Amino acid sequence: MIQEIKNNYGHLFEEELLQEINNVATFKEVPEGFELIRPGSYITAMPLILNGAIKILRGDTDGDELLLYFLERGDTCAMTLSCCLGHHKSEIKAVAETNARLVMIPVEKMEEWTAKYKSWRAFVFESYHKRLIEAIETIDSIAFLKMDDRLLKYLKDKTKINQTNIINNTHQQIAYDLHTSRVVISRLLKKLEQNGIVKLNRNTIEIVHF
Amino acid sequence: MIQEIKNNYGHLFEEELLQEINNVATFKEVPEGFELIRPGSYITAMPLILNGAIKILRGDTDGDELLLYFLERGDTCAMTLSCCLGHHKSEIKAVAETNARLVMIPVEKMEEWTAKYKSWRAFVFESYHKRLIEAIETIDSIAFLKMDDRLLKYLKDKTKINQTNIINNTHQQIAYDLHTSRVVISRLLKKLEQNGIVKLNRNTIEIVHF
DNA sequence: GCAATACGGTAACAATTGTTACATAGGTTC
DNA sequence: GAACCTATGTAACAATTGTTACCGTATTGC
Repeated sequence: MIQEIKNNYGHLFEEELLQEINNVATFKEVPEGFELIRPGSYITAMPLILNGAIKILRGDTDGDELLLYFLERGDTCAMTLSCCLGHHKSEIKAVAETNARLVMIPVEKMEEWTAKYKSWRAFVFESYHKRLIEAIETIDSIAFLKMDDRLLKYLKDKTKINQTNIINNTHQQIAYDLHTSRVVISRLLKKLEQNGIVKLNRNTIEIVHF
Repeated sequence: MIQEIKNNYGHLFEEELLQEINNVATFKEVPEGFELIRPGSYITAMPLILNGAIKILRGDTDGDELLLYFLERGDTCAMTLSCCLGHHKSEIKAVAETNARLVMIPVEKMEEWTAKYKSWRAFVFESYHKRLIEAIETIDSIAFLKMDDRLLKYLKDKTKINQTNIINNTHQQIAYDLHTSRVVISRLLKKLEQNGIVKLNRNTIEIVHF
C-alpha cells in the first residue's frame, strides 16, 4: 500500500507521516454507485482518495437531492473532516461516481497529526478551503445560472471527472443531481442536440462540441 | 481591550493566547454599511468579531450579488482564514450589517498559533465547519425553497441578527441580497402582509407573527 | 414651497421551470 | 415472438419568477 500512498500523496506529506499513514490506515476499494456516507450517520474514519471519484450530494428530509461537488485523487472530504474533529453528524451523502480506491484514516489520528505535522495542517486547511470554494461555486450555479447552463456545466464536469466525452447516464439520474424533473432535462438535452453540442442515445450522452 | 476580548473569547481560548491576541491585534470599529472586504482584494488580517454583525455576500463579475450568511459575536470569517493561510484572493464581499467592533489578527500569527494552541486549532476548525454548514444551508434555501419561503427565512434571520422585529430595509436592498428583482419582493411582501405575517411601511418591515 | 429623487403598489406580459399525460422505441425475460 | 419494463420524446398546461411600464406618495435638497 505504501507505494500507492506515496504516488498520490508523496508530494504533500513528509516521509514520516507517510509511514504513519501506512501503519494505521486501512485500504478500501468500492464499486461505482457504492454509498459511502448517508445523511445522519456518524463517521469514524476519514477517507483519502487514491483514485476514482466520489460525488457529494446534499439530501433534504423529503429525499430531494442536489449535487454539491466531486472529489478526486488527492482530495479528502471536508465534511468528514469536521465531523471527525467536531463529532457532528453527517450532513451529506457520498456516492462513488466511479470505482474508487481509498485509504481510511482513524479519527483519533486527526488531532494528533494536526498538532504534529505542518504538512498535514496545510492539507487539512487546503481541503477546507477547496470545499468551501466549491460549495460557493455550486451556489453560483444555482443562483446565477439558468437550468440549461447548469446542465451544460454538469456535463462538462462529468466528462472531466470521468475523462471521457461519453456520459452513461439516464436523464432521470441527471435530474436527481440537478434537482429538477426528467422532462426538463430531456427537453434541454434535445435543445443541446439541435445546437450540435451533444449526441443523444439511449443511456448515453456524447459531447461532440464544447 | 483585553477585557473585551476576554468577555467574548475567554471561554474559547487559554489565558496565554488571550494575552498574545491582546499584544498583536489591532482594534477596529466600523459603522453599519461599511465594506470590509471586496471581491478580488488580498487580505492581510483576520477579524474576530466582538459585537455587531457582518454579512457575507457572493458577488459575480456582473455585479450580481447573493447573501451567503451572517457572522456574529464569537465568529470569524472562514474565507479570510483560508485566504490568509493559502494566500488566495478573496472570493466574497463583506459588509457590516450593524455597527461592529472587531479585533484584527495579523496573518503571520495564524500558522504559529495553529501549531502552538490546541484551542486555536479547535476554533479555526469549528469556524470552517460552521461556514461550510451555512454555505450548504444557503444551497438548501436556493435549491429547495421557493422565493416566498426564502424571503420569510431571510426576514427571520434578520430579526435574529439585529434582535428586533422591525427591519429597516428597502425592498430593493432585500432584492439584492436574494438576487431577484424589487417587484418580486414587493409582490411577495404584500402577500405576507395580507396573511398577517408582516406590517409594511416605507423603509420598514415589521414582523408581527412568526 | 418646489423640483428632484427614492420608495412602493400594481398591471400586463414574457420567460423559465414544473407537472401531467401519453406515445414510441429499445431491451429483457420467458 | 409476446409481454414487460425502462428510457426517451413530445404536447399541453400550470406555476413561478422576471421584466417593463407607469402611478402615487414620501422624503430630500434647494
